[in-house]
Amino acid sequence: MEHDNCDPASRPSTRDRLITVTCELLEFQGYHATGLNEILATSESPKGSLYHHFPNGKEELTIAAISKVGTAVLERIRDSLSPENGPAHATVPAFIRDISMNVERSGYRTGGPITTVALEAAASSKALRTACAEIYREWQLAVERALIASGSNQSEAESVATSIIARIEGGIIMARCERSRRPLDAIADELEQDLACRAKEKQK
Amino acid sequence: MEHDNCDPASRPSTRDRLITVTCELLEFQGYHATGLNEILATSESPKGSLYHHFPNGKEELTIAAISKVGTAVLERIRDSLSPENGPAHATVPAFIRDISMNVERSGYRTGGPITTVALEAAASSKALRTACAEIYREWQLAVERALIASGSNQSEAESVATSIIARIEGGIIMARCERSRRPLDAIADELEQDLACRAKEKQK
DNA sequence: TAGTATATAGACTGGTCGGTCTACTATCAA
DNA sequence: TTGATAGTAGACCGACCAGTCTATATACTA
Repeated sequence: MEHDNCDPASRPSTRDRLITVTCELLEFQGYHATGLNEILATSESPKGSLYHHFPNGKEELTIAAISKVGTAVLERIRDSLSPENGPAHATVPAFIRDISMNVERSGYRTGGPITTVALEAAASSKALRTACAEIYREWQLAVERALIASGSNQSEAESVATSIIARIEGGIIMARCERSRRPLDAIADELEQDLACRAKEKQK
Repeated sequence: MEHDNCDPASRPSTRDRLITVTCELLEFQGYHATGLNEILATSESPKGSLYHHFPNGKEELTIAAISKVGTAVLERIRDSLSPENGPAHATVPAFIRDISMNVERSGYRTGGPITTVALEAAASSKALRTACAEIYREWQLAVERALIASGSNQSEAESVATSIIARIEGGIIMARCERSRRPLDAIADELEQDLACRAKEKQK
């Protein structure tokens, strides 16, 4: 029952390779377009190992993969929006511009690591759907905390945080379609004004 | 070369049935999860007719389908945000609450008719990707016009309109995952304050 | 009526899908 | 050395995939 990395000097364990490769392929192409054989070939693992580590097959492997990227993104959110980096009305737009840069750098092939899965699987798999919902919730709560630390009240922070996550998800979709940073950069600009306006309002 | 509806008293033409059914299935399950055989069975059309009307197969049929729903949504946007219904800072939140209601009413199975396709196909099909980008652009322009009619300047209208479309797309994804109106309603609330704040700012 | 384009009909193909199955190897404890 | 468990290996399965093909029916025109 050893699920962590193996000897750090050698290649990662089969289990870790499977998860890592699945993360990447899901982000590029989504759930149904990513075949188990492709995952197997890319990670150089035999099919027997996959069903040894993930007895419930594709669904279980996918949940492991999106949980991993979900947590990684959560940590990026916490780091970027940490109060020591400044007030939320500065850190949030900067965070979105950073995402914009990364999406561009990937040739508009990545971004929104769980979005495609969320939409594709929402219909067919309850387990996948709730896994995605939980990740979105964690992200939202992290943003919420940053807003509260910058002076928002609970109720405002909740709706604004939800709206920020939604803006990012939607902006990534538009940017990938358009193959342009424009949508994400426009959202960063708009959000900067929005948050500034709210902060100013509060001073009165 | 007759592409419109046939005799209104009888059932729609094969071509129209194919497009309509494809729209629905794509919205429920996405591109790769929707098989041609399923489309054929649901619309009660033989395969020969599909390749007669859409020689390029699934891709061409999908483009026809998303163009249709894209245009239908565009008209809904124009109607809802028409200046005679009031200022944008009232009509836009109302529009989002209306979407929220429809998503709930569908059992959280529909909403964001082109989002899934946009993400799934962005990687593999340039034609589909640009078709989605064009639809997003049309939606954005319609919102932009409504904002300008309510007193925004061009530059602000563009970024705010982009951000509104993104919020809606992202909010629908979150609502479908969570099976709750909460995300979309929170976005409507947040947007209401955001637009009100901007309007107040402008008075000064 | 004959001829032509349009449209319907579905059998069929090669390929891929997710998943099962058996066999083999490595590790470690008794 | 033996036995049990964890892990690797890949052949194999039925189901389904998008797309091709030939045959036929229908509608309109010459």
